[in-house]
Amino acid sequence: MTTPFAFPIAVDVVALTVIDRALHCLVVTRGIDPYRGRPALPGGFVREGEQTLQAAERELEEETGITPPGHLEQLFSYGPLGRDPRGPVLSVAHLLLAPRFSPVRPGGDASGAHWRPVDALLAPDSPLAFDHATILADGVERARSKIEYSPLATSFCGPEFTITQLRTAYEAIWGAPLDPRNFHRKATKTASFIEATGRTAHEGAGRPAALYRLAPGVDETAFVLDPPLRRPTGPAPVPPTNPLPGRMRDNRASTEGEP
Amino acid sequence: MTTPFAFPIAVDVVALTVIDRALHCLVVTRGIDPYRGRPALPGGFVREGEQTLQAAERELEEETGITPPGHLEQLFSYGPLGRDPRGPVLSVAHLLLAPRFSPVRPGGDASGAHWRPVDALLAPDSPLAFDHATILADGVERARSKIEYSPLATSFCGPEFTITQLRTAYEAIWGAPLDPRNFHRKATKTASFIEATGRTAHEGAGRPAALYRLAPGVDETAFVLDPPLRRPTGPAPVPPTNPLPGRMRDNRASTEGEP
DNA sequence: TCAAAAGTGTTGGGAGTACACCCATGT
DNA sequence: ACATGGGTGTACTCCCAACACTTTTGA
Repeated sequence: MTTPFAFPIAVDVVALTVIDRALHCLVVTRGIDPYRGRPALPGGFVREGEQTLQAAERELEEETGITPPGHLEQLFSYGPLGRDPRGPVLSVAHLLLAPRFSPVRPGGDASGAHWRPVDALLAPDSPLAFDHATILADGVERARSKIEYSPLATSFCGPEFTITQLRTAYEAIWGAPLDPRNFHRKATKTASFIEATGRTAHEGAGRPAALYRLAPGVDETAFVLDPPLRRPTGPAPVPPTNPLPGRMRDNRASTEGEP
Repeated sequence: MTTPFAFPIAVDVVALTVIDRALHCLVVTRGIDPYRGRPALPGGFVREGEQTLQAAERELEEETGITPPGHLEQLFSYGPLGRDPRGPVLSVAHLLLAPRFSPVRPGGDASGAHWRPVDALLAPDSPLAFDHATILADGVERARSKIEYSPLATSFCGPEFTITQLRTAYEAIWGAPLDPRNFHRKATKTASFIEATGRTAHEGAGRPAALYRLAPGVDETAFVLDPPLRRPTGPAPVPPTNPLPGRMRDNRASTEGEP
């Protein structure tokens, strides 16, 4: 073969945040066909001269007005077959974890941009366009796993946060309550995780909480939590971060099946 | 934008196995430019009508004569910029862990196909073409992490294996010795991992070892090892499986940097 | 009988869970 | 005062690293 077949490459962004103790995902309302009017992950096609990560940042800004305030990383690639009615499209999905960044304004091909509870978007009758429910599920699973070993959950908080705020992020992502006392000890005692700023926060009643920040010189995605903070959920831990363990789905780009 | 820019999509395969207690990677000698004569990961371009996983399987067969006997999964995507002198190419890398499958014969665009020790391929002056040293490093790191939680290391062994063979696989991948007694207990006592076949293997001197197989109904990639088998290496565990934590490198498709 | 490899028992320390309890603040 | 949330102390359990020890084979 001399000239290889060329494919459009799409990028999609799973942007997660915590609102009211529940995990929310940023979705746009599609302004163009296919799936016009349906909710979808923000995203679009990679242009000439772009890396996929740059394209993800650009599409996020165009469609939602957000300049990534948190941590953006590649998630997984899907396709190119069977995921877009227009033809083969490879999608490189990305994951963004960030504090609730307020003014979301739609633009580009999007006629709306909103934070929606992840639970609703992952329901069996998910309204999401394309294979975006699959991508979202993979993104949530990756987030669940990554915060076990990395300080990435601090991305959900502002630059300074209380232990309770951090714990709330963990609880929202894992969907399980944690013991506040043990979490406090674990978070404050683990090296290379967080450090006290000396300041305190007064929120409502109760003793004011000490404020912390991410420990200096620590990459949010570095795997520094040793031993890790493991999620409580029973003896059979859900599959972890990586490219989807068991329960594979339809048109993901790779990994399983196809004899 | 109406018609999106289209890119060639490549697939590359990091095929790992254990030979003489050391981790080896399958590399081909490139028979065409660019990088003609240089070692490279087996791979090629995705054709119309293929999923990336299928393309990875096909290229592996064409260039090395191997039909994936182990477990093939998607690793990470790189590019499309700055990784091929011919122009932008997105590469979807895959990871294959398998027992040493013997007859490797070169074909397609490859003029040679050989197992090479991973250590040499990852040396600072790595001979690998393109960004394949980066991809290999990511693949090795993914393998190191995945065998902590999944029975995937059994992929390195045949259908039946002794505990010592399994331990040798772990030691080769992690690059660290393990206590045979403790490993034996851990491997045999962990539920949903391996089961005895009742047969024994007589290799050289010493008491014959019981033969085991992967527990029935267990997906090799399912994350069933709870608690996980954690690698010995000191208190600061190397980054894990996922898309590269900290130390990002040049032209990977995504995740970090690029303001 | 000895060497080599397989496999079991035992023990001390470290980490996690559960929960009692004290601290500091708003009302 | 009292409710509310922040933070510490402690007992119990489980896992694991370390290593002594037994079992089963080949030479």
